[in-house]
Amino acid sequence: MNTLSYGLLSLLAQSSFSGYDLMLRIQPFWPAKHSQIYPLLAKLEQGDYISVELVTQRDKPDKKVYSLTGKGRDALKDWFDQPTADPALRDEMMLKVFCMSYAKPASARKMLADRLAFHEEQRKKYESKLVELKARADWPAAGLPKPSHPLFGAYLLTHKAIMSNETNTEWCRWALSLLPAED
Amino acid sequence: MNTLSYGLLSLLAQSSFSGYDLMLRIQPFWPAKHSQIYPLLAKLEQGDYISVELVTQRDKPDKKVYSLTGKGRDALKDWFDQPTADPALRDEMMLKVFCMSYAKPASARKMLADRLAFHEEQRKKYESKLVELKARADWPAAGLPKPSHPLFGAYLLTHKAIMSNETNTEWCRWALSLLPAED
DNA sequence: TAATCCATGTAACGGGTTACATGATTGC
DNA sequence: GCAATCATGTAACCCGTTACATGGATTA
Repeated sequence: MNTLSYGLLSLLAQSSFSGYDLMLRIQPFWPAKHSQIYPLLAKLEQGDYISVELVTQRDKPDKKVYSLTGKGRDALKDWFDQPTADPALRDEMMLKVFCMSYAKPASARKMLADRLAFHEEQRKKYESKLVELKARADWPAAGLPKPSHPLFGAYLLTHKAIMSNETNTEWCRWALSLLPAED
Repeated sequence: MNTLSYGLLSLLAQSSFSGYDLMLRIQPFWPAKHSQIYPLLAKLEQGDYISVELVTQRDKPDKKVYSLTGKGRDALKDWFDQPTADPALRDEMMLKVFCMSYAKPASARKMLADRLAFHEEQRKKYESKLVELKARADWPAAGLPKPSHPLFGAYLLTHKAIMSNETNTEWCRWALSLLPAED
């Protein structure tokens, strides 16, 4: 049982999902390819943490829909009380910034501009996700969600993503402003 | 030549370092253990990207001090113009937050409080790093560093770290404020 | 008609962590 | 006396990415 396994169980605590769906939904929290997820789901099913149901579809390929079992729910609860690993950020750009004084100014500008665009796009993505979330949940528009609401965690995380992307956008703009002007 | 290799070359573009030193200094940008770094340095030396010098010490074990070669500097410049990979964040806490509504309130509070302490500590660490940087460099206290200064990149990155830790601290406080009060 | 989405899987490889191994010095 | 720091290395293992493999439906 590694972190990704618990991540999949976490998603299945919300509702049942296909492997493909789980793969898409776990990306913001724990990037993983389908080739890693499908075998893991098979193992979790063998270990009785999740159960499968084959769903045939007309216009789309058939799919396997996974659901959390009692044993899976117990494992999740135990995991929650275990110490949590520190976050690990790996960003090639930070390494490039470190030796930026040796790079061509045009390269540095492009790199930072690309990253700025990335974070602005991400911010927009998570802001529409927040609107979507508010529509799905039934907490008052002006009021705050309650910690017992199943979508409470998603609400917190979406805000976290928006805040992080805003800060990173701000940093990119500031860094760009320190570079020499074009031509 | 993977990303970690270029990261090591980036650090060596600043000044020469021992393997142990490089291991410590690369942590904020690209977490890696000594067991990954020592063999990589041997490969980089074989490939003529870096050169070694054995330095004997009295009160400490002997060390190998690595320096960037001309070939290494060229490789760094080529790398800078290659497209930069998107940042990858893996954070077990985010997975736990996702299914937080199913956890004991005390567990959730502890997890967020621990993370809050982590980010506050990190912020302090990088703030003293910034003071240290300003002392080492010779840019005016009130003025801004120039992009051509060798420590320009480190200055940008230290600010980035401070900004990120501040935002994360703020998020932890906000999340904690939404949880039910402790009796 | 080419690309993208949905949907699942395996195999090979490279990246990263844990454990094994050694050993002197310094501070509590 | 015990833990931490400095300093280097190897071996085994697990995690994660890339590539191989298939195939229908939709969309540009």
